[in-house]
Amino acid sequence: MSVSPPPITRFERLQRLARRFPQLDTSGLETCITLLRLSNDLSDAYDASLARHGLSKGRFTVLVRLFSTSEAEDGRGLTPAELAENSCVSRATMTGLLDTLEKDGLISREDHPEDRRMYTVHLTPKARQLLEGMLPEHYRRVAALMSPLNEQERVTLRELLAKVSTGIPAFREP
Amino acid sequence: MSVSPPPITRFERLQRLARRFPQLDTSGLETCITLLRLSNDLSDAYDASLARHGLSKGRFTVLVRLFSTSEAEDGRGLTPAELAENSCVSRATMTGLLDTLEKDGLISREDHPEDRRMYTVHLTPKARQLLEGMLPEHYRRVAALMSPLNEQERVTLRELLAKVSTGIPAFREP
DNA sequence: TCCAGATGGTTAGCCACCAAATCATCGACC
DNA sequence: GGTCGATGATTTGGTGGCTAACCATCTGGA
Repeated sequence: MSVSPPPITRFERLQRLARRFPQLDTSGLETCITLLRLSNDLSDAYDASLARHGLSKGRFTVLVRLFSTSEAEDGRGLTPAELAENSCVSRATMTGLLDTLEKDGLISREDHPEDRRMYTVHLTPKARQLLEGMLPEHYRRVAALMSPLNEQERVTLRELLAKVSTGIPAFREP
Repeated sequence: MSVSPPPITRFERLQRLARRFPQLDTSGLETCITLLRLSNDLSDAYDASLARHGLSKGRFTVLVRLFSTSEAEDGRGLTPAELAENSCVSRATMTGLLDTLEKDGLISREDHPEDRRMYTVHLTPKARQLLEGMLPEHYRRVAALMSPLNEQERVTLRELLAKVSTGIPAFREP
């Protein structure tokens, strides 16, 4: 009866790879993987939370952006292109988001006063009611998520993330 | 002729929202949004980089995991469930990934010696050749991505991310 | 020994997102 | 004033991921 060998850890496998590929920067890869995994987990949690209200990240982002703009600039609507830019999705995706939001009675499309290629998007009363009902809870959740970090740590985290983002162009290079 | 009013900044809209919803923790939300945006950008860059070699994040993760395991434990294969766990995807998704990897001649499925419900997954020589060709370049890229952070900053970033991840369960709560 | 529940892989159907091609309109220039 | 490139929205077709329901196999207890 043979005894099974001790399991190889993730760290050991990484060390071996690093020996074989000298270009591998162990701490950099470790950090990158940590970041990608957390992103995934956070993104999933965010989606699950919004799903209770029949929303996705994209739908929610659109509604909140419309809400905050209309609060600040009294009823101003936004164009699909502005919303796509703000939500970091393609314009094609925005068309789809707006279609379903309109079907659900949460937004309306209105003629753009100056340019007939475009239209402006506005929240319906139903959407305002939905947001006013859910945002307190949602913001409470986000506050709970971030509560393990004190003010200084939050600043530091944002700074470090900003540094990583400066590296992205280099990542994309030939 | 009227002069258009100054544009409202993202920060101003956030301030207004915070006045309206006292549950809104401005610095927390700001940090959360920064994190989600960077994740998105990084994820896109990662995908674009892998796409040059006909891979996606999921496909790549599977291949590298098989590679490093077979290096460390001389030819050991992994089961779909182990791979799904390692790659943070559902088992259903893993089935799909393995189907296309097999169709592309990058992995083979072999009978599991002890349990007929399972099989083990192995890299083909073609996959080894692909990885050996692309990994030096890939790891060089990751190193470049992380080069704006020094060693201490990387440690700090990982620690802060770990703290955020402790907040995720609270985020999911009722 | 045999059956019930656990476990592993697959299937079917859904959703969010994207790029590329398409169509309408705008605006600038001859 | 007409034409042509730019711009905005949409359509089409494809990818990657998920859950839920399914079937096969294993395993532990009556």
